Amino acid sequence: MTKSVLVLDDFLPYRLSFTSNLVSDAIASAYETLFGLSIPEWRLVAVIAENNGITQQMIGARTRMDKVTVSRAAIALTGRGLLKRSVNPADRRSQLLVLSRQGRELYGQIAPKALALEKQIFGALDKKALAAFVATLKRIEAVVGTAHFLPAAE
Amino acid sequence: MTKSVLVLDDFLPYRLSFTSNLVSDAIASAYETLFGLSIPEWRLVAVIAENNGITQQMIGARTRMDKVTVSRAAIALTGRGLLKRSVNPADRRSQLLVLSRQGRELYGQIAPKALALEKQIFGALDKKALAAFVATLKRIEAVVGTAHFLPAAE
DNA sequence: TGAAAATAGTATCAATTGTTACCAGTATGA
DNA sequence: TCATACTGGTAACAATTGATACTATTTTCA
Repeated sequence: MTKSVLVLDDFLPYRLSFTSNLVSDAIASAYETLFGLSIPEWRLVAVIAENNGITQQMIGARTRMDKVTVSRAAIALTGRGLLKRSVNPADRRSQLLVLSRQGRELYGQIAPKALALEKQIFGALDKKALAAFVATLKRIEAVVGTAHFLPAAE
Repeated sequence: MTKSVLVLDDFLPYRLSFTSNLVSDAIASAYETLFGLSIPEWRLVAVIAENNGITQQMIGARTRMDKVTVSRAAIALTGRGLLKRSVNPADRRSQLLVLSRQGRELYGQIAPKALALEKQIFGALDKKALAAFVATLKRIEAVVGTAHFLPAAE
């Protein structure tokens, strides 16, 4: 029987968040200095590059970003001429997002840098460990995504 | 040769942050509803329970929380009577933090809940996968902690 | 149809978080 | 020992983030 003592360093949610923040901070500051993009902004660029003509709503669903966050990022990117928005003829409340030529160019610069950064951070791990790691992340997502964690009042 | 295309869903820093946020949100809302504690506050409680008489500065170093965050959490906990602070005789700028009786009682309630929550989330994974997962997290920390990621201007 | 409910997106406001400036105390070393 | 530089902690401020309210449009169904 294992001792039921809580040690913060061994507490998995803490470990996970600690590591994740470490990585996010490193990446965020790299993007900020290299391209002047915040993380939400760079995520929009990436998602739109993959899915031309996507709507903000869909981006929010896909990335779990708040719709306000998405809206602000979209406005900022449009203001910088990286993004073009046109009314969605199928639903005039929403708009279709497309990268402008400049946006595509920027993306062309970002993508390899992002991959290089990823390699710098994760490249040291061997393929099997990495695959297992990703699989575990997905399993966690599945559990957390479906369950809820508030024990009925007691 | 692998195709060098960036797919957001396959981009590890993104996956990691996505999953971590999912878990953090679930945990944060559980603590908030059960005990009225924010994540920083609950971390302080945990760290102080483990290290009686620790200083804020040390907590910051250990958890990578900003010293202002630590300060606020400490003030809030003290205000709620969960924490006692006494001047550090060895260095009168700093204070030694100790849980009050109520604080220890609360911790006594929190700790098992936290472990239960952890089990709910990670219990589905088998031990080996879990150990590998933690090992990978630590390797990532080591890499990110030491390297810096801003390619010299180019 | 057309009135009521729902949705995409934005603006406004509130809360959280980080930055900077500061104060009290400590260490250094001329 | 006293001037200078440094550190722990907090206060005041700025920026970021999230919650709420609102507008324009679409969907539903009586």
